[in-house]
Amino acid sequence: MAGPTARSPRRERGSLSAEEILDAAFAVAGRSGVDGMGVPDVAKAVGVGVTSIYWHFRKKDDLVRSMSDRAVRMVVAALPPPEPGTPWREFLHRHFTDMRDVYRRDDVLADLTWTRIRSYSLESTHLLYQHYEGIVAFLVDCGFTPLTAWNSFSAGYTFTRGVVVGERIQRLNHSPILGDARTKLLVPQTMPLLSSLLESDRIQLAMVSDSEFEFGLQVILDGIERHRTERRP
Amino acid sequence: MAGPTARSPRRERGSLSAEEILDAAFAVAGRSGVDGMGVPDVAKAVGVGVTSIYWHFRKKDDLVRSMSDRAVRMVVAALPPPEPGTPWREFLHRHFTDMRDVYRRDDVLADLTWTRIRSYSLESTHLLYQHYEGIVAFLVDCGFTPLTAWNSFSAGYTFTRGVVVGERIQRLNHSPILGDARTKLLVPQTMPLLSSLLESDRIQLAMVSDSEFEFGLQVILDGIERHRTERRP
DNA sequence: ACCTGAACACCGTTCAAGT
DNA sequence: ACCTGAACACCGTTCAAGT
Repeated sequence: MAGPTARSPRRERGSLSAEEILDAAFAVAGRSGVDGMGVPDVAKAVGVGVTSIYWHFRKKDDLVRSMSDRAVRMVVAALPPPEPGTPWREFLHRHFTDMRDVYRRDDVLADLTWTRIRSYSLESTHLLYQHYEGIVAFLVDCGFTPLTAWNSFSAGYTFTRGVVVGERIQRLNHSPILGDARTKLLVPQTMPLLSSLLESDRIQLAMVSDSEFEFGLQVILDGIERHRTERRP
Repeated sequence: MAGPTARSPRRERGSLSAEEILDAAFAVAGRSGVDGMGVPDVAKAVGVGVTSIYWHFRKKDDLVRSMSDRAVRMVVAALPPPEPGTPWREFLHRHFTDMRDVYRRDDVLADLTWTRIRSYSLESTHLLYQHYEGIVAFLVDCGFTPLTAWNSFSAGYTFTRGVVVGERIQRLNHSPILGDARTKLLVPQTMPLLSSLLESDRIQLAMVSDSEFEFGLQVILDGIERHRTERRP
């Protein structure tokens, strides 16, 4: 009666699937971060003994790799492929804005694909590059050379990654840069320009705000446009 | 005689400094990565008992934070401030190229400031923003408005961070994308554009090569130039 | 004031069973 | 074939001393 709280009895064989474990792992990572996620936490979340996890995933590393696989699939699924006829500039702007939003909405995705050190399967890699191929093909249809198409996409992609990773790190840090204490980070006497920009709320010191992202993206799109027009008669 | 190898006897008091521990920590992190660095490893590298570390740093977190502080100082010291009279475009190009090189030369710096989850002290933050202030002031001298100066710098900075972090993650992953096996990552039948670009060695799938960095940087500088000229008569 | 070994809680992983 | 508790090595951290 007053014994330990009722442990769910032995699970029937076949009742525990890799997918169920992955679901729980994502839930745990959402709470504790991918770094903070322990195998015992996941086991508890599934309601199963720790060792049961190890039958489905031989190492924690395998589990994280599978999570990364799912993360790649989620990201690709969330980003619509280009519709023929869309102006290239409109598409790219939309694409990178969407990409940033997808990662911002779910930190686990960013951790798994951009700030953690596990890779994903060949299958996911194919999925990802198939997606890129579609975008490059779209840009070629718009008149880009294949090389310029790739490089242009790459520039926007890398910039967006920089913004997402920057913001993610700041948040993991509980960095004051993102909070109200950020005026304390400057020394007004020796940093008059930054201080006045910050006071008038026109910049954000972490360089990852909406306005800084938008400026960078526009500058990149402008640069791409210029690169294109100067190469064609 | 056949006993355990001679343990260095007790260290004299005052013989172990925080700096010495930091030196060892950087050495260990250089070998095992910041993630792989354990307090026992550091202690062994200094030739001291594990607990001795804890007198100088109350938690491993404090140690890593101090490492981050030093990393920020190293990065700032490695990047020369702008010389008045230099064309802005030349300076920014040089600055971001240098910045990428500094991080590429020492993975620990990138781990500590850009991919790990520890922040640094207020003092280091001041050092860093003092450096930014100098660059913004230089750009204002070149005719930028303060806001455009900040946003332009921010765009290049974020892009460069994206490249550095991208390359670092790939390397930590031992990703095949960086190696010779990278042709296997594509399916030629369904990815004709990427396949042919890759075969002619004109792109690198990870988007972090010299040529992709250079293209992105030029595109950003072009965009900045256009933004400036269109706003001025 | 500074350095140290013994000890503890916790995590990743393995083993030798259970059904 | 799948699930499980006991056990092990290892790491971060604390404690109660030593000099």
